[in-house]
Amino acid sequence: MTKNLYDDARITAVGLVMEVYAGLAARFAAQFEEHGLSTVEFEVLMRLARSPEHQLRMTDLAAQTSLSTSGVTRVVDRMERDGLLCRRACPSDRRSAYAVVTESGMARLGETLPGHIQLIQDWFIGQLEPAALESLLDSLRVVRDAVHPGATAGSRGGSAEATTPC
Amino acid sequence: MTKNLYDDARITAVGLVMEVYAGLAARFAAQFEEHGLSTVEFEVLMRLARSPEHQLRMTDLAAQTSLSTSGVTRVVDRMERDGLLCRRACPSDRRSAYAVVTESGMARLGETLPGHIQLIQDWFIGQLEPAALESLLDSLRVVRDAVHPGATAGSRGGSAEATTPC
DNA sequence: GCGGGAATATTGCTGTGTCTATAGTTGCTT
DNA sequence: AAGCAACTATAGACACAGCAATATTCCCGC
Repeated sequence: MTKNLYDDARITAVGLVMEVYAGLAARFAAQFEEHGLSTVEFEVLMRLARSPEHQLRMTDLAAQTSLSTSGVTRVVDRMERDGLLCRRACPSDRRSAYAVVTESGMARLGETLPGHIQLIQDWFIGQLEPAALESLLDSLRVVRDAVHPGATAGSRGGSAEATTPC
Repeated sequence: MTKNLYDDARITAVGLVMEVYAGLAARFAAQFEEHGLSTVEFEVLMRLARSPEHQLRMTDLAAQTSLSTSGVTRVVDRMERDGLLCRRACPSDRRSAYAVVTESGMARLGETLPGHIQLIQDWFIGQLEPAALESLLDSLRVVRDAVHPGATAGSRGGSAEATTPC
């Protein structure tokens, strides 16, 4: 009757987080693909669209996503080839380059976003009572602040994103 | 004063889940690496260790992890090369092959697991009041059951894992 | 028994990401 | 002003995972 070491309840708790993440990620990826986007491409588009003038330096973009700077170079390569983004030289620092969203990129995001939000509503927000949802978000915030992956973006910090003037 | 479309609160809620996942995953990966394991290798080791006789058919292993069957073939290749696993022919079905954990593999898992559980305690379980934790897990279960990535493993279904007799 | 369809694992090909090295640029120090 | 360290983006080499194709084996109907 010795309790199996590998059935520890704490592990199943994390497994739960992983399952939820994997499930949501899979649903999202499928919906992105309907619009010809990968998950990272959507993420890049979102980050840029939320930034002033729809542009960001390559380094900053890397810092705000899950990618390395090389990874950003390659994603921007693809998206530039597809006409979603374009590079722009930084006038004040010739080392830097901006990635800026094109009209086509904004249009693509605009047609992808409503379905995405609907998915969130269907599979996440809509599944819970308002009180339970609020409680869930509070708890997640606590864990997020503790685990601190690098403080990617404030919870609702507004526009004080410390983007270098350049 | 038009509310920016891209600041929708529902999106930030999902962003929270993603951040928590990414943070935990990064912490875990770093700790696994201390013991010479990748995240998927740890996952494989766990799944096998929890299975009867510490073995599973390649297909079943793929179904229980986030990998395709090709992926399992390659991971098992690496782990077999490292002495953590070995393949065993299935006596009743010559198409199938078992992946079974070696003594060395169990030892590796045994030395990795305590630190892993400690990490979970430090950054996840220990961050929350017992009531908040219970509430969080309940909510996550609701979402998990809704999003259903394929019902990888019952929440605490016990041993009725429907492993084919073979 | 035996022939066709399903199942199983593996392999080649491709896509994508990281790590390391490299080249160009900037600003500070002397 | 020349040297030097830090920063920025990119390119090459590698690792890893998925998809499609392949070979073998099983099972079911005849």
